[in-house]
Amino acid sequence: MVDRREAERYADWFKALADATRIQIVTLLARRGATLSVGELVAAVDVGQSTVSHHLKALAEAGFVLVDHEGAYSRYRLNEECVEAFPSAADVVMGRPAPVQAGGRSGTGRWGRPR
Amino acid sequence: MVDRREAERYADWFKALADATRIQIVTLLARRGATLSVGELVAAVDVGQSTVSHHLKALAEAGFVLVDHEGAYSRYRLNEECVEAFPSAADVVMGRPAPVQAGGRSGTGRWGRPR
DNA sequence: GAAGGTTATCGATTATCGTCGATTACCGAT
DNA sequence: ATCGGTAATCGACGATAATCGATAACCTTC
Repeated sequence: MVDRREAERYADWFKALADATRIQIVTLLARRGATLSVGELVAAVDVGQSTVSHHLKALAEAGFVLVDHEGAYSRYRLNEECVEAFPSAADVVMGRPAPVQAGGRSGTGRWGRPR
Repeated sequence: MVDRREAERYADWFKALADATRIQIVTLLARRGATLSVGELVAAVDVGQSTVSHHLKALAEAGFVLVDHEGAYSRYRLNEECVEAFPSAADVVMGRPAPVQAGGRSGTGRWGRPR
């Protein structure tokens, strides 16, 4: 029980959000239903462009955000699967049985695993 | 919106769980309703005693665990407030309105703030 | 193809963190 | 007071990560 592999997987997800700038990026993407370009995010978070790009890469690898390349622009959006699955993962860590209720939290607490 | 202070607060909580050993400790404490001594945790997680003690301190500072000193032993337990509030915090970051339903997720998504 | 704008990558710096071993502090019993 | 067990602290080391500036890659338009 409390398998090390599973613990590492959860830790990776929390690690992806263990930074204030990344929290800002994710909540920005979440509260607008829409996509945001890198430039728009840079304008919102008070760190440099390369840093934002770096964080977006990390969030994408963790599976939290998805990217659409539109011409010269890269438009990022929240991975909607995480909206359901990530709080469910928090439930599991807190000892709550993984919810399986439709209309509530779904499934296994996982989403497409990091590429 | 997406205030930096709030983002840092959430980031601190996720940071406290951004490590596989700490995930193991928290889930162990969660799945047993009971308290566990440091020694019992050391036996369960494959790192040294000083490391477990270090992690417990971090988790306590973040508010995830509480400690009772019983004689020579220190018995740790999960802060039950987090069981409700932490997944709620995950909801907020994912853009969901903080749930306020009884029987569901409660309140502000906060618990006693880290000392 | 040259220019300008957008994003990704690179290299370096700095800070933080996980882990260990050793030591210290604390408690209970002898 | 001493001893054995338990937990916390200390000091160090290595690894990771956040950030920056500069550069490169890519696209669009002229």
